Formats: sequence, C-alpha cells, structure tokens
Amino acid sequence: MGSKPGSNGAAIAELLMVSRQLLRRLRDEWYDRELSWSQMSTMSRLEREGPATTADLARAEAMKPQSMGTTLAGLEKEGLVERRPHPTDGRQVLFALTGEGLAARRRAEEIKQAWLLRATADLSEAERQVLVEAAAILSRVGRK
Amino acid sequence: MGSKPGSNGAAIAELLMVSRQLLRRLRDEWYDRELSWSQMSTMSRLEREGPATTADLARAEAMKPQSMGTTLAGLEKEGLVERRPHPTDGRQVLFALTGEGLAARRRAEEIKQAWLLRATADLSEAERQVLVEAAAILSRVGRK
DNA sequence: TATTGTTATACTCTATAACTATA
DNA sequence: TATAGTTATAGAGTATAACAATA
Repeated sequence: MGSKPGSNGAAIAELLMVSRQLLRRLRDEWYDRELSWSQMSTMSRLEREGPATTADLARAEAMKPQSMGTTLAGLEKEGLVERRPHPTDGRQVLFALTGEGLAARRRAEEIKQAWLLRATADLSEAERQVLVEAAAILSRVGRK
Repeated sequence: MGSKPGSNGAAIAELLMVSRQLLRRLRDEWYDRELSWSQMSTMSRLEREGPATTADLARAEAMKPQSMGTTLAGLEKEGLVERRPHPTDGRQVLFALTGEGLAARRRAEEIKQAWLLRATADLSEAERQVLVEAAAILSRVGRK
C-alpha cells in the first residue's frame, strides 16, 4: 500500500472524509432516527462513565460547553437524561441517563450497528478486523 | 481484541463517532481554513477525476444535488472552480478546478495533513499503518 | 476574581419543495 | 414526460458573546 513519505497524513485525512460521507448516508437511510449523533455519543458516554457535568461532557466530545448545553437540553426535554445537584458544588449540575434514555440509546445503537454491518458485509473478515482495530486506535487518539 | 458477536458493528460505529470528534477539533485548531470539508472533498475529486457535473459529484459525495450546488457555488464565487458547457447535453454543466483552485486545495491539504500527523504522532508505526489501511477499506465502502 | 452554566444570536452544512430549461 | 440545474426556505449542529449564580 501507499508508503510515499507524507502519504500517511493523506490516508488518515481520507479516513475522516469518508467517515463524513458514511455518516450522511447512515443518517439518510436511518428513517426512525430520533437522536442526533451528538446526543447518541453523549448518551453512550453517560452509560459508560456515569453522571457527568456539562463541562466534562463538552471536553470529552471536543465541543464548547454551550453546544453541549443544547445537546443535553434536547435529551432532557425528551426525558432521556435528568439533572442531579452536585453534592458539594452548587454551580455544577450532574446529568444522568434515565431508564428511558438507556432504552432509547440501545434501540438507536442497534439500528446504527445493523446498518454498518450491512454496509461492510462484503468485506473480508481480515478487512473488517482492520476497521475494528482502527476504531480502537482512533478512539484512543480522540480521547487525548 | 473484541470478538463478541456483534461487536464489529459497535467498533465501526465508534470509528464514525470518533471521526466526528476529530473533525471538530481539526476544524477548531485549523485557523486559516478557507474551505469547508465538503468543498475540500469535492475539489479532491475534481483533481483526481477531472471535470464533473453537479449530479455526478452529489452522488459521489452521498449528498443531494441541491446541496452540492451550494458547495459548488461557494467554490465558484472564490474562483476555485469554473463552469464548462457540456459538449452534447445543454442541460448539464461541467465543473472543473481552476489553477487557483488547485493551489488552494493543496495548501489546505497540507495544513490538514500536518495536523493529523501531529495528532497521531505518538502512535506506533504499526498502529498508524492500521489507520492507513482502514482509510483505504472505508474509502472503498464509501464509494458504493 | 474565576468557574459553571444559561440565554440570545448567528453561521455552516445539508435537506425539501417549487421552478426553469433542455432532452 | 424525465432529467439537470437553480432558487427559496428550513432544520440540525455548533459557535461566539453576554449574563447570572456560585465558589
């Protein structure tokens, strides 16, 4: 495969560009969608890591606190997350998944994964494994 | 790594979610940016494949023709692409990169790639190679 | 004075709908 | 009648700026 100097950067750039394209298709073809990508990603995080503040979540998702505020407001209006007072700091607000939020997230996640499995159905097992490993690596990059 | 049944879909989904996050950071930290992702992606395609119609480009980028029209209008206003009449079909319009468009694209591409190389600097060579291969595979998935 | 969160506003990207021109 | 493109409008997602409350 490409081993020209500098071509790694180009390939990774291509990875991001293609991801945008797949996200557009996934959104288009996912008719029953009730959650935005940011909402899904935020709910995943709340499920994995437990209650968190707006600022924490914004940092983790690499977005501004105000934007995360909007994301959480949407979830709260639908009853998918709820507020809890911070035990010691009156300024902070902890957000937690509700039972309904957990259910909605799992429903959405299943649909999304089914679509992705279909989209990658004609790949070899080895190729699919490369995608799985890439996901783990990129996820580590994204966390920093 | 994860080999539970169904975990492939989850991992690939994670790949897309992390890509969104990296795209946000890349856009935030890329101060001199003069082009949108869609504009860059479209110009790449015009450079690789030569002049194309709105409809062709829309299909290739998995977006609606009207949306591609907006993308191209922005590029045209900046003098980065130009129109050419279709030789046989008076309805169609071919768009082609201008010299300035080519230069702008290469400038932007360099900045983007430099950022990505920095972001992945602490990965091992093997890990980086996985990302490179994943890009090639996903790109193939995206083209279908 | 610094930090957390909220409210108001605007910008970017993409979509849907209605229209024009050519085939 | 079908297809390529344009114009108008709207929505989602995110940003910036100004503000309020608490530390």
